[in-house]
Amino acid sequence: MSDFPDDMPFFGDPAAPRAQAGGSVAPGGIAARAMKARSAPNYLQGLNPEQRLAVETTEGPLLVLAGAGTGKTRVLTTRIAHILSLGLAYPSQILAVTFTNKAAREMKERIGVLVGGAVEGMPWLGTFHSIGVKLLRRHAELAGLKSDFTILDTDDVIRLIKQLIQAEGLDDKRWPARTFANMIDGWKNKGLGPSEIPEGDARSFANGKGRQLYQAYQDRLKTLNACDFGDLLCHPIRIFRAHPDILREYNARFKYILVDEYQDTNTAQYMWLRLLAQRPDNSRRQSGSPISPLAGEIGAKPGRSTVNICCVGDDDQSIYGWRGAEVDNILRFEKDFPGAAVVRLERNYRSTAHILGAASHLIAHNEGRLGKTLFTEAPNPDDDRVHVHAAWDSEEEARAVGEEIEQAQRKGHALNNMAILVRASFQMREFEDRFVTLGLNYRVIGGPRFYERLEIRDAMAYFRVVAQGADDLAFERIVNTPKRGLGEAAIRQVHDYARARDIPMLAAAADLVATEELKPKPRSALKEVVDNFTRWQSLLDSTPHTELAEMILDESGYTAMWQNDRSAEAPGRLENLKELIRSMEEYESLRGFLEHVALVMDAEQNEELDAVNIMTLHSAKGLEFETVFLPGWEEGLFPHQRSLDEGGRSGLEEERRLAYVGLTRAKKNLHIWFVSNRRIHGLWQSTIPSRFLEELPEAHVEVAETGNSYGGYGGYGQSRFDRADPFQNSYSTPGWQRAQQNRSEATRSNWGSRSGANVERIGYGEADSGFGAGRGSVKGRTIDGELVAKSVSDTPSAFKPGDRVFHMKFGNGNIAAIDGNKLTIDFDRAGQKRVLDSFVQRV
DNA sequence: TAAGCTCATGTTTTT
DNA sequence: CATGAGCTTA
Repeated sequence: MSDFPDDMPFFGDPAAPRAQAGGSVAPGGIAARAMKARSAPNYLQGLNPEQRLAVETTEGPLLVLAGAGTGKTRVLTTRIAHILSLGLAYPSQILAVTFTNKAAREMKERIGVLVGGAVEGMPWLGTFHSIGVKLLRRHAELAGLKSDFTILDTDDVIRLIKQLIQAEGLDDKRWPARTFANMIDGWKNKGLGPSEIPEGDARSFANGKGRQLYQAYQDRLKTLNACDFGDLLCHPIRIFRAHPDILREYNARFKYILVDEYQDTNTAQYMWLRLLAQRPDNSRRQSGSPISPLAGEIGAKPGRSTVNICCVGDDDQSIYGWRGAEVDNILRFEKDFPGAAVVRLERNYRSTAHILGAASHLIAHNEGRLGKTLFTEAPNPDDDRVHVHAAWDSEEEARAVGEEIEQAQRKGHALNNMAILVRASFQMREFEDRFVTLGLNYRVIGGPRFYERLEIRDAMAYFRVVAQGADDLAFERIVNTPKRGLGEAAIRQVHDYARARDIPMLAAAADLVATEELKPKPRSALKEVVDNFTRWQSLLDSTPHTELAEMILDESGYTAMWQNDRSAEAPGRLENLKELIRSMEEYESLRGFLEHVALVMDAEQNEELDAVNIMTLHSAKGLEFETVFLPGWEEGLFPHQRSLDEGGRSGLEEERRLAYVGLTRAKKNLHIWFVSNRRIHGLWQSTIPSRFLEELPEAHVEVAETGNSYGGYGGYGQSRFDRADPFQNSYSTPGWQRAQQNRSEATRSNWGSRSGANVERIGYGEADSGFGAGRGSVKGRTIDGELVAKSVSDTPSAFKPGDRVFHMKFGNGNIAAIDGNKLTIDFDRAGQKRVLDSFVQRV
């Protein structure tokens, strides 16, 4: 098609990229053997046979099941290099999709190493969303947008929906915008438009107004010349369906399609891929049919022209089901693409045999897997087993992990090679606190983002209005920031005028300031705003964008606003604004920069610094570290209660996959921790070791002896597993048995319903005795010689107001009030606190 | 208009 | 507990 300026030849005869004959290369077939016989180019050297098969099977559909650490990225990048060097396609004829920018960036770099500058000619290598934007900008008018449309982030979306909910006269507290934003997101993940959502869904929000609101939202987006993340996929899908001629152009263009992390694709992404993977012979089957998902949009029948699509993934690492990913997509691949070749990569180059053994045994507890078993070719008898540690509470956990890190550091291990992977981000804090105390460098990955800061968002809002005058959300954000005396009333007037005429607010403001509608003061203030934007917009194409950006921030008074601010954060904010301008230099234009920010929300981390990495298990996917710490393996936290409540069995399986991801991040050393007490929402609760611990195979695990800290599991004997029955590993230490017993008790009493009423709590005695047996607990039950208090909220409290009590953390105090099993106590030193009755005793 | 107060809320997270 | 949102008060 003529509007592709990017067709650049690579190797071989530029005029005629050769397409190999259709049909896949049967493993062991003549073609495959012939390929092997040929002397292998450099880039193929060092691939193992499976990898090489995956690289060289260029024709036809191919599913690569790549276990953790089996060289997935290498296969993907080498495959692209291979296609290019054989001249099977131009760089611009390869569609390569990833989920994250990080993955896209890495792939690009690694292809660059293999093929050099040719990678620059690959405009279709990127995330689903970035490729979606590219498609949509080309065909924006077919979706009712202009090609300079704005991409809204979650925050904008919520504000917009809130306005709509209020406009409907609904109570935005009863019907939170955030909830509806999530619903819309869910629908868009499934590729459903307002008219296609299930009736039940439509009814479940705002007294049956769900569908109407969704439609109103889409209409509003059109007026704003904007779209949300979901639209980046859904609009192209609609365009392809409604305009087969356009789709055919892309079908013809993309000679090779590669998809990374296929197990994470949602339904919309799946439909998108299927459309793009259509080939001439079967494109007839698709028409402008409504979204009746998944129904034979493709299907390369044997004997017809097949599609060269290669999906790489690992069903065992599917951890994004909660945001719409369909593991089923990968499980169904061979049905979707008949005649597909499947290559399994099971040879692991990352972890020790113990780590692999533990991970494999754990994941084997899941049903419905495609089934892979990782193995290593280099088992080493000296390797450490997976260590399981117990701690009294999360504070001790953080302290002990800190000690181990320092110890490793003394042995010469770099902090960069260590990571702490948590289930939930609140766990990070305790580690951060501890590391600050120790003076240990750490880095939080996936924390609060640069572009989400207030001052950055404000500045971006200015830029957005300049770049795209219809962006009302941005306009509203900064029209009175800094304060210009444009209060609610004035803004309301502009808003209503704009809505009534279906024009952008900036245009409405321009109209209004020419009339006598507004009071003199707001009128002149608004006039200045309008004039400013008009001027900045006129400079957009003639002024270097960084210069323009600085001009905007100065002339608007935004910079001055922070300069005059005497608060502690102000200097930091100014610094961030400077950083923002600096980072703009790397982009060609203001628009390019805005797009980058919309799609790549994160700023780069400082990798120079040697620091321990702290992140969630989710963000650890794809990474590897020499030493990995996995704290918080307790029921309710991991597996997370909410996954269990909402996802049932499949929720549990997803949690298990998450555990599997965690285990397989480690190359050499792996330490798992659980604590017996954790503070949740301010209350100390006793916890039970995660069921996943029991699912680890004894042969690869060692329960660490920890006699080092106060109140801990000091009296532990040598760690042992129950040899009698390897499948029902019961650890034979007292603490373990107690844990087991607690667990079965708890299960019987419906553990962890959200009420928190039947959470088991362990009572304890004086501060220095820690877990001392039987000392002064409230209502007790003896297990293994230790006293376990069970307190349930419907049991009347044994205390009365005015009682003098002792609490291990807060010391002595008097009871002020009682609420079920929760006591409000005025502590002598710590002030008033609410604690559970099982944590205090009378003095 | 901005600070101060009460109240509700509480996974994971990309784009 | 700790944060954020919304509301009240000076």
